[in-house]
Amino acid sequence: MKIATWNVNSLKVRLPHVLDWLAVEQPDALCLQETKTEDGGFPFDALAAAGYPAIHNGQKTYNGVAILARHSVQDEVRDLPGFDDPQKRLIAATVDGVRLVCAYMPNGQAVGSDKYAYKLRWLAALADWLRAELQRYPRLALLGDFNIAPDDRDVHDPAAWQGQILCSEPERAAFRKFVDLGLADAFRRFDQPEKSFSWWDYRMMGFRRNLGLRIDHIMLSPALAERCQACRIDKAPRKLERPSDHAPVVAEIGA
DNA sequence: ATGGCTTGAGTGTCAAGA
Repeated sequence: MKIATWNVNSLKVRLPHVLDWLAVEQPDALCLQETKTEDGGFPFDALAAAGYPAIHNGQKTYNGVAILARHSVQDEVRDLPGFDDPQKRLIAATVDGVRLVCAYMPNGQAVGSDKYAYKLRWLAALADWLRAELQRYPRLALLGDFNIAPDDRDVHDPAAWQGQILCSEPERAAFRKFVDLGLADAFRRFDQPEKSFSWWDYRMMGFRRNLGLRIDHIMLSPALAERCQACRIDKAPRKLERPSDHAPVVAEIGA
């Protein structure tokens, strides 16, 4: 089974890239973040015609998450249970017996800001809910834009970013909480090139200079992690005209 | 130097991203 996550930074703009990528990679499921549209603007028909019926939890302008899957999905959940939140940041469903949790975790803007406090509360609520969800679904994958670089090796310039948003210790502690729940960072289960990142700033030629961060992740429960055969970041779509600032992350899991 | 691009909303120019 091949699963993937991609922050597309507006699905209206990026639909051609997504359709091309699905045709090449043919994942069993693709989790999207930042669709930036309500259901009325979501390309359900184009995706279904490409072989990927979708479920979507969207809103106007900001946020918005979707799961595209080749086969039917069951037991859909929208929004983070137990956390009152108008922002559309979570959708979950079961695909081929695997529980997929697709999350667009808050950015946090700046350490100490109101948005940072919201981010930490959101992450804590996600961990609380995941504890129960893992009991129900031992085969579980948490995929998405975490907006956390878990380690200094996930940062192009660790000294400049030290203690900054996406890298602060409370954010990294929240990531370790997921690890403590039994979720493994699929990417780090394999040898990887140094300076592997999943996001590059649009400004300052960030991509060409590889000034990036690894903030998009696939985390796997023990039952899936032991069957995981590969995990990689696909930089190809970031090289296209009008790219998303994020690259897809892909994991392959054996039967 | 707290900027630099990109998007959506909306037709001014700003909020937000990371």
